Amino acid sequence: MAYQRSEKMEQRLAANRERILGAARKLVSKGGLREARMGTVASEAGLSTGALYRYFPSKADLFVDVLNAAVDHEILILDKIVEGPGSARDHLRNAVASFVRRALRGPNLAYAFIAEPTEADVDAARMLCRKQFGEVFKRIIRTGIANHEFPEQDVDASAACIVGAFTEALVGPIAPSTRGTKTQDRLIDAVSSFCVAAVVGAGTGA
Amino acid sequence: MAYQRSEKMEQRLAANRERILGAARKLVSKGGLREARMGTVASEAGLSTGALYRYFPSKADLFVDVLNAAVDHEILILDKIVEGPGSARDHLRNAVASFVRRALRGPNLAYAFIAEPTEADVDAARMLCRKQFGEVFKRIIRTGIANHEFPEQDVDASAACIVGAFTEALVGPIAPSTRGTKTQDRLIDAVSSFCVAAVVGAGTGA
DNA sequence: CAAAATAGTGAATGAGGCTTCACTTTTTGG
DNA sequence: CCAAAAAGTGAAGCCTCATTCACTATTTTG
Repeated sequence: MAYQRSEKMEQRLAANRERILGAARKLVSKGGLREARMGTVASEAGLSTGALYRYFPSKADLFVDVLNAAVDHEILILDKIVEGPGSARDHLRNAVASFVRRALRGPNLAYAFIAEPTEADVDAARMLCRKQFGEVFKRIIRTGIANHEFPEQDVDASAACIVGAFTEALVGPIAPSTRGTKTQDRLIDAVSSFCVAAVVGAGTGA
Repeated sequence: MAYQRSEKMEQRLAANRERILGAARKLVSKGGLREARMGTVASEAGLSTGALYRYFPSKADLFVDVLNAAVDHEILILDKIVEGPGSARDHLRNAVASFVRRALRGPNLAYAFIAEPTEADVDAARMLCRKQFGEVFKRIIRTGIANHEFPEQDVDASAACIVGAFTEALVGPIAPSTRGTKTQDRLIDAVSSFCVAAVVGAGTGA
């Protein structure tokens, strides 16, 4: 007669699967994909490397699952906010705040996936460069605040947001595909308007 | 007598160095660090792999140089804008617009460095996730526009900017280090205010 | 309990790619 | 033109993992 898994066995396997996913999540949220070795995942989960391949066909598959699970969870929360009561402005504020709060709190990894580390040296250089860009914007904002052109605001945060905003608008998957100078001009305008409005209106809170 | 490089030789070496940097820049701006093989750089530059190591001690060094050169150039332009005439608002708008325009135009790589590709499958999943986040915000913005809470704006661009803004604020090097719940609360507030102000005030242009 | 099937092990395999090095070619100085 | 120095070559070395696989351990079935 064919082999049939007992209830207990079924559960143990499911538990193993969860432990693997958990270990993978933990590792990737620390050091990114590169540093999340299959061997490390395995031992963290209390299994051998070989065993992982009974649960996931490849490293890529494993980590895609990890990512999807994390993001599904996040999206669920955001959807709930959007469907709740309040104005669109409230929704927007709450959605952003909720995501940021959650990310700050734990080893939530949605964000670790976004900033993939590379080699240490190069990464350091990259950081420095982004910092340099940030400095330029901090300087602009500080001047504007001194002028009373802009309201008081967290200069570091605003500068970071600006750098992030135009970066993502350029390379992110949401970015409208930019063919033709017309589309490009429109994008340039949209992004710079976004940033200006944000800085000019920052503090227009609640 | 000691060997001494002739003028001509000196120039040829300098030219080689430039060709190497150029090749590296070109390759990295296409596929990121991962896909920029030393071998490919070499043949693109018309040299052998071994020769590269006479000019740069390692791959990391080479690409750090590439990155720094590109960014220095960019920063120079931004500084010029900041020092030029106009209000802080003008400076901000022009700085962002200038960067975006430049990035859209050419194989400028400052941005290729920021979004490091990994394995294809994982990358695809990551894209999808960011898209999902974008969708949530697009929906909010669309509703707000329909309500006349928000002005008309490029919904894709705004959503991309929002996702980029909070991502960078969380993980970027400009992000204020977040210890203590007080700092965290402040960051949450700053980032969400930034996004709200941007969307509420978008179109407040020129 | 014995046989069959599945689960788990971890060392060996293999691929990808940076770096090295023994050697060739070119440049320099006399 | 010759010898010394430098520059250039590219195949081999080496290291880092993901993946596999021959084997052991556990579970299921009769």
